[in-house]
Amino acid sequence: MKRSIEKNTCQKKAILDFLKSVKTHPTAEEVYRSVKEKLPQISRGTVYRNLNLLADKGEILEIFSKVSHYDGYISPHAHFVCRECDKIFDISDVREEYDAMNKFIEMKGRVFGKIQGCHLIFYGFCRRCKNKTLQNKRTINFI
Amino acid sequence: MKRSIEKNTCQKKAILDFLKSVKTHPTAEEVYRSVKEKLPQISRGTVYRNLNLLADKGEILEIFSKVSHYDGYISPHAHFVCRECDKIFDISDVREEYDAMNKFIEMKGRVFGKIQGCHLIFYGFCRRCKNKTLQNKRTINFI
DNA sequence: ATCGGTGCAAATCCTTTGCATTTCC
DNA sequence: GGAAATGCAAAGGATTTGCACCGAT
Repeated sequence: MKRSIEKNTCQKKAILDFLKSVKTHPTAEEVYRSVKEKLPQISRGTVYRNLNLLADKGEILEIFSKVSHYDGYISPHAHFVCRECDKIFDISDVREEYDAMNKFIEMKGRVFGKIQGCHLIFYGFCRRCKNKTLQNKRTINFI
Repeated sequence: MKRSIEKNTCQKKAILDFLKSVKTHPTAEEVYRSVKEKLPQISRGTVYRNLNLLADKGEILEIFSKVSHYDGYISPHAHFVCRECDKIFDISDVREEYDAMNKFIEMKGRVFGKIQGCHLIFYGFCRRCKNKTLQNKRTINFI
């Protein structure tokens, strides 16, 4: 039950600042490359360790896909993930849906241990990839 | 635009049958171990290839997490993922929420290329893990 | 002074792939 | 017969980790 005291390092700050400054959803590698421009000595290990730390604390979001993407924007919004190019797009106007989720979470909270939040992810093909591949894979499903 | 003719192999059938027969959400490795009991000669490569194939066709679902889990149950339902032990639980009574999503998808369909479906995943700590770790990580967030 | 954080490189884990062979249509 | 799928083993890629050193409190 011991809790260690967290230190503020310039690496951690740079990573968080970077994620808050972009509207994209970078991978760990992309975070590494960008932050390295400001802090050339930074290592991948440090980036991964800090991304996990920040995600655990909820200061950033981890979006699971083929590779993890990270998001510094943590207000309620949904994502659209292209199954072909793995790009992620924001969907912001889902406030009503999330209000419904909130009620659901209150109802269900005690069934599971602790519900912290939810991810709403739409899958499909972005406009660029649509024509390329849709003929091979057509699926409509919801989980 | 050519489309190859798919063959029915006993490996593919065994993998699909197994996923349809369980109520859990096995990883590729777990699928491999279970199917290997029926088909001792099967290889991991074959399991991975078939899981990707089946997911592309929408006959099973791939649930992204730290490692991918697979689900043979493809009716509308949501998932609860424990951030500590990575276990996945079904949430079935979300029909209303999904009807709302359906309307949303119709509205938004043309903005993106093609929306095929959505995943609704609740994150948190299951009852077993709740007491162990909640004191270190507390986050309420929605995306 | 302490102990958490860092950088580095090696290790690990999950997944994909090349290739020779087998299987299905 | 010929394309597609398999099994194997090696490769690939993402992420984690051990360790010695550094730096924030």
